[in-house]
Amino acid sequence: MTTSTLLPLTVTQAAACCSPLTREPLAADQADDLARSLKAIADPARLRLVSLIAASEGQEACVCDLTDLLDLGQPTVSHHLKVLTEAGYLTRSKRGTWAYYALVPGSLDAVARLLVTA
Amino acid sequence: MTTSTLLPLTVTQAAACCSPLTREPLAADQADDLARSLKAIADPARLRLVSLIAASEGQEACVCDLTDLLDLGQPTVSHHLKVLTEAGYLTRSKRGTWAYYALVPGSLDAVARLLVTA
DNA sequence: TCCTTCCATCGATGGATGTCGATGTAGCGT
DNA sequence: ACGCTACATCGACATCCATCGATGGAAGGA
Repeated sequence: MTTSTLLPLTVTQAAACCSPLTREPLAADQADDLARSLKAIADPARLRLVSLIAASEGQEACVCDLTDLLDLGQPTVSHHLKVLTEAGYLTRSKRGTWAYYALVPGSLDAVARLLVTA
Repeated sequence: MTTSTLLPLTVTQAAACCSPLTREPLAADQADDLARSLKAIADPARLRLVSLIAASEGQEACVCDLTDLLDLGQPTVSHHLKVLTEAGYLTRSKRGTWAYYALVPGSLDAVARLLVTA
């Protein structure tokens, strides 16, 4: 699988590339990929979004619920959800008027596994 | 232990506060702390620095070695090391003319534990 | 058809951040 | 005392990014 470098990698793809941080020095391009994945969740609003979705039943929630809970405007919430989706942490499914975002199973574990001291 | 909120928390302190992301919704201040810890390593240069130090014997290295390996100027490397140290990932010990940075044991695991789907 | 609701996109803006050159400082050797 | 090396700090600059208001588009109800 030769994933095009033109498109940003998902978390799961980036995590498949290399062994944990502490095993051996990270190459420059590997560091770029991992940094992109980490930057996507290294934000208070996005952490709360992931947390809220993960704690919801079925591990999914619609935007209207999330906008009420976070103290942020609707465009801002929409922006954060897009970032998380493009990074591979969430998936979007539109049903009727509502857009439901769900957690990608294993995506958080994938990035966590790279940080842990193996 | 009432850690002053005036000073940024170390990774280990921030990790002691709360259960994994997916257990229950994250509070606003908890999200801020975790985001700060994640932002500190969510950078290609800093990831490589941590990786290089972790892979060194004794899990420590002096700045001169690191400056040669990364394609960055010495002030920039020094800046990144400061960020990592203030976040609680590294410790600094000066021996003679050289400054040695060492990995704080368990710091990476602490932040990884918060992301994993418990 | 019109209106309302839900959500995405756009453009602007203020603030954070990575990088560098220049400078300061501490330690060591001569 | 002088000079050299290793490292930190400072100031400046360019870029990135989080947030917002305004707007657009899609779906459903009256």
